[in-house]
Amino acid sequence: MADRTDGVSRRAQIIDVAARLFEQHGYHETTMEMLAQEVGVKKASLYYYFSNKDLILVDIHEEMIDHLLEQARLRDSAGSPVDRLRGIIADLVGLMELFPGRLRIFFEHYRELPTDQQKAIQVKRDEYHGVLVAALRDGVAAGRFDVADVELTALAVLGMCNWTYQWLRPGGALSAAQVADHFMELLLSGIGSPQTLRTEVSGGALG
Amino acid sequence: MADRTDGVSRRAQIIDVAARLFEQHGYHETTMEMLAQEVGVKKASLYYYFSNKDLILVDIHEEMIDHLLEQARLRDSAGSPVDRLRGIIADLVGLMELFPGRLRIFFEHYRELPTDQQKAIQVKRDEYHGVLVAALRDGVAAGRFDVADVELTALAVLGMCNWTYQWLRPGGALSAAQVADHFMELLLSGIGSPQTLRTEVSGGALG
DNA sequence: GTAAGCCTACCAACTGGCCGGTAGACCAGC
DNA sequence: GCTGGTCTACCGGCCAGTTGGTAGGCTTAC
Repeated sequence: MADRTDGVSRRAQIIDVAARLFEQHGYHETTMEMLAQEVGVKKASLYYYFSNKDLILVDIHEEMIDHLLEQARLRDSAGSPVDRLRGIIADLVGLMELFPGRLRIFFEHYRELPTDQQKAIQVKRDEYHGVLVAALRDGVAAGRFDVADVELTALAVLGMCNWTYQWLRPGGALSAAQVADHFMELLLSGIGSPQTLRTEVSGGALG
Repeated sequence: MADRTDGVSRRAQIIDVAARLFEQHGYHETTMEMLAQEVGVKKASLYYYFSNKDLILVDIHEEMIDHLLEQARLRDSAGSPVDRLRGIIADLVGLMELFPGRLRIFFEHYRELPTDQQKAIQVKRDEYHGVLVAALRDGVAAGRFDVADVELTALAVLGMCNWTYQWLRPGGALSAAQVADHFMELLLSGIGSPQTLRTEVSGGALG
């Protein structure tokens, strides 16, 4: 009855199914029994591949952040600051299409990781943050960006992009690429009309 | 040994402590036993105030969204679109100082609410979204904003502001008001230098 | 034969929740 | 000023159900 599969693909299948279930029901609401049933295997068999439930979560996290960092390292070395920023935004928003159903896990179940892995992931997240900050800083140095506070701007960009996991759905009205384009345009130009910019910003409250 | 308190304040105390514990350990990792101990009461007594665990979560959510909506309704009726937008951003970012430790619960434990309450909260969230969209739309009509896609821009603003729950800490280097100011400035002016705006946007890829 | 892959059967521990009961404050009637 | 009734606030003790996890054995492929 049960299909035999080699160990590698079964393991990948477990992660895939787990990610889907975690996304649907949350990590804690998903029992190993549910997971086993969905995979088409008995619960005990899962422990042949993962010695405990947490490690499945760890795997999902590592897969995501490693992918992201790999992309980031490519972006980091070449191209103009503007293109690098555009690339980072496209990558971040693109996650929704590349890892449907995993992003929520990545953002919302980070704190349920074992402490050690939490730290390891954090280091990689910080590295990613650094890539974004570097792009902004280089852009400022090259006269391409006007940014008052690079760190804060980076956090704003991350927020804008990462928040898409709350509302962007693959196959919806907008593609990730469209959203990324719009965000880039928004970020570069702002939304103030010339009239507003004259009255609000030059004479505004900002020091 | 146990202090007598009138029902109202004990109830509020339970919500307070629960919010703190949920924030620290997550909803599921927080047991009624832990909560009771922290409140200084036996577990059974909690059920005198809340007939089940979920209802504590519901209360926390309602408190937050009701507060937010109340603010929003005030902003909605008066002032220029620019001021309304500024107000909304200040309100959203200000939540981190007003409800320290509750925001994470609000964003990350929404899906663990009972279905009925989930819908009720969603309705209010949608209303809030509508207030933001209206401010943007009115601003466009008044020639104050240049916005290609009002809905998408609203989501970008929400992302930027809401994401602060991930990094902004009360008592940190930046106050919520400062962050809100910076975000408003960023949103109005963008980060593109005049040079960049000439080359990237007018002749850019955006249709 | 041996090892990877999977299963049956089981369990210890935990957790939300319930039930019956108690202490004390307050009130009414006599 | 005593009695009985009622209400709030709280607790000890208990339990049904669930869950992650384990021990050990069968089977199929090579």
